[in-house]
Formats: sequence, structure tokens, C-alpha cells
Amino acid sequence: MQEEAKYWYLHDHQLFSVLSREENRALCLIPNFKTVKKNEILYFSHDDEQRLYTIKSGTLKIISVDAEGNETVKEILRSGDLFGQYTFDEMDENEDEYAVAVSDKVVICSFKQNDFENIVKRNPQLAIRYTKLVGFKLKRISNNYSNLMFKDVRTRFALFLKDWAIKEGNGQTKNIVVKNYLTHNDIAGLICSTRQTVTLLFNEFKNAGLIDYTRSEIIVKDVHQLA
Amino acid sequence: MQEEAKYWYLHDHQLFSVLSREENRALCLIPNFKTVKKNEILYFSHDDEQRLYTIKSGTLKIISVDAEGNETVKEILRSGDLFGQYTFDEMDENEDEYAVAVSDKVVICSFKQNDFENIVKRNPQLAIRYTKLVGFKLKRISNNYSNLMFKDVRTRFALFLKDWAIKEGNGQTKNIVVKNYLTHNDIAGLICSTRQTVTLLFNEFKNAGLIDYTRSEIIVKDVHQLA
DNA sequence: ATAAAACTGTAAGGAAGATGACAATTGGTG
DNA sequence: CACCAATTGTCATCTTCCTTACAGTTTTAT
Repeated sequence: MQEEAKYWYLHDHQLFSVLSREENRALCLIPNFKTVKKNEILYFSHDDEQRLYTIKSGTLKIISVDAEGNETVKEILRSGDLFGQYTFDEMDENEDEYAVAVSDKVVICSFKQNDFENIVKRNPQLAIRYTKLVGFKLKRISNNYSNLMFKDVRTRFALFLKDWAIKEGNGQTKNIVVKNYLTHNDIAGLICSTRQTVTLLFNEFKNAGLIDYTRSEIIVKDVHQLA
Repeated sequence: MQEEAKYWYLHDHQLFSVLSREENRALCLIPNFKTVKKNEILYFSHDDEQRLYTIKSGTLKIISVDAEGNETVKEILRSGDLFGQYTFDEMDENEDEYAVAVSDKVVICSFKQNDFENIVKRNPQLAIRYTKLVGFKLKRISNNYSNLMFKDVRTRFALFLKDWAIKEGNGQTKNIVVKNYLTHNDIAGLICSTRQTVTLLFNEFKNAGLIDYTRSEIIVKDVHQLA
């Protein structure tokens, strides 16, 4: 990527847009841009250096591997999202995570935790933004979980679909085409259910006319009818 | 509270200890110290001013009221914990929350969100600390929830008891006396189960010799035997 | 092109725990 | 100190959704 393009990416980012052109230029010397092809794996948990990443374009899924070797999708991340060591703390040793690109080309940008910390120290405005971003993430996650806990599987599935459609829909609310890059098993992990139940619900929603559904894509007829 | 004592409280706090004595003194002019008596209610969600709070001493429970008027305990907070608008964002309108003191005297210290934001702007070191704190909270919450999601009720109850005992135990691991200020209903809300099931489990754990249990207090014989 | 692997579809049986109902106990308040 | 409200204890019933099992379909690899 050209230096100029990098500058504009960082400039557009909700986090870095508070920086002046000069500051951004200085910051540009540090980050590491990288392109990941579809299905390619990006390890970040047991890196030598603790890093934090932001996504310039494309979609990633974060897979977490537990002690027994079970892999579950933990999060779907899109352009602008943060992942990696964004809380500035140490990585948990007994938890293994990696990211997989699910769109054709995913461009990410990473910073060493220490470098970023130093930049934040020199720019309090950035610190506020950053804090808000982490706070927002906290709120989103805890909302997400309380949905999972208190609703039944059908509602959880509906909320998941709704959320997914909204994020892929770019402001549209009707006839959103969602590329089906998650298996029923992945979805089961995300809504805390089983593969069979997810299959069942997909067909139930299809028969109810809420979605069109093939193996390669899902068309959500109207986001507001879900949930 | 004497000015000097306030300074030392803020100095000891994991968040504010990065500030120099001078900065802390300046900061001391802003916070609002307040004492809340047992069972007294502290509203903070629909305040005129958005505030964030830290607890100097004592224990609070956060109650959340949903649209149907159901009240559930959301969190138990202790000395040093943050609550209120600590993510710097706007309060959710459709969510009502308040705090209740569960120990005799709870001393809290509050800042207007704006004042705090300004202080952070002038002290980026504080921003890093603050981000770490929020990040830590994020991690704790998501751990908590994934326990809730993937374990059965018995395990959730055990983990809850363990956590509770550890927090009340001040480093002890055996024969921890926990004052029973939560009803079975409260606990049911926290571990996402029902009153009856909690009652059942208390008696089951008592019969198994893991705890001594009366209506006023719980004695956890050995923290490590739980979970 | 074909085999293997991964994913999707369908169904019966079972278990965990929610629900509802009611009695017993306790604590607070006049 | 006596009553009322809140909390706790116990039980039978019922629902949801997981489990197990197997067949069909699509994708990937050789």
C-alpha cells in the first residue's frame, strides 16, 4: 500500500481520525499492513510480540481453541474492528486463538502493544477515543451474552440472524443477501446450541417465509420481522 | 472525610495511583464523596449529570430493572470497583439501574463524566490505566458469561459460591464466613436459574459437607473443593 | 473422476431444569 | 408481642432442547 493510502486509512478510522495529519504521518511509520487471503489463518495469540490489530477491509472470524482441542467461532469482525491485545494486558496462556479470513482479501494493520501504548501516552485525545472503543466493545459483549442467557434458542437464533444481516447489510433492512460463510456448527457455537437445532431453525425460518436460504447464501427478507 | 484522607484513598486506588501528589490534589477538588447506609438506594442511571463512581469501602449490589419491571441483581461490587458511566458513552435510555448498599456503610466517590474525561486528557498515563481496568472488566465479564453458558446449573452455582467466597475471604481459602445478604432469588438471577433450584442446591451442598449454611450466613469449608 | 471428508437433514428418546402450587419459617414493624 | 410480608423448603408435572443415530448432499483432495 502507498504511504498516502495508509494515511487515509488511518485518517478514516474512528480511532485514529483525531490525530492531525502530522501525527498520523508519524504513526504511519509504525504500523504493519498485511493482506490475508480467504481461508488463510492468522495466528496472533502466541506471537513473540504482543500486537493489536485493526481491520482495514474484509471480514475475519476469530476461532478459539479450548484445552480439549475443540474449536469454536468466537466473533465475526469487520472493517474498523479491533482485535488482539487491545486491552493492554497480558495474553492468557491457556487460551489459544487465531483468526481466519472469510472474505477474499482481508487487509489488516497491526501495532506492537508497546508502540501503541506510547502513542496513546502522547495523545490524550486518542486515549479517550480508545477508551470509548473498548468500553463500547464491553457493552456490546455483555448485551450479547445477556441475550444468550435469558432467551430460548429460537430467539437467540433470530437475534443472531438479525445482527448478522444488519452488519452485512450496509444500512439496508430488506432483502439483505448474506454470504453463508459459517457452518451450522459455527452458528451453533455462537448462539450456544447444537448443530441439529440450527439446521432445524434454518428450515423453520425458511418455511415461515422469513428468509430465503440455500447453502451458499441467506436472504433476510426483512430485518425487523426477526426477533 | 478530611482532605488528606481523600488524597490517600485516591492514591491507593489502582486507577489513580499513577497521578503525582500534586495532580491528585487537583483531582481531589472535583470528586464527590458520599456515604450510603445499608439498604439505602443510590440511583445513578437517570441522573441529570452522567457520573462514574468508585467504591472506597463497603459492598454494593447493582439492580437492573427491565421493561416489565422485573428486578434482578446484576453485579456485586466491592472496594475499588468502578460503576456508572465508566465507558464514557451515553446511557441506554430503556435500561434502568440502581445500586443498593449491602454492608453497613458504603463510601463512594463520584466524578462527572466530563470532568473525568478532561482529567484523562491531561494525563494519558491515567488513560492507559483506565483502559486496562475496562479491559480487565471486559475479560472478567466474558469469562463469567462463558461459564454461565457452557456449564450446567450445579457447576454455575459452585463457581458462583467459589467466587463469592474468594472475594469476601480476604485471601483465606478455608472456613470463609460469607454474610448472606442475597436471597435465593438474587442468586438465581446471577447464575441464571430459578429460586427453587438454588434452594435445592444450597441444601445439596450442605448435605455434601461443602458448606455450613444458615439463613444469615454461609461458611465455605474449603474454596478449592467447590467447582 | 472418484473417493474421502465435511456439511446438512430428519427423527426418536431422554434428561436437566423450569413452572406452578403450597406449606413452613423468619424477620420486620406497628 | 403478634401479625404480615418476604423468604425458604419440597414436590409433581411439563417443556425445551440436547443426544444419539443415520442418511443424503456438497466440497475438497488426489
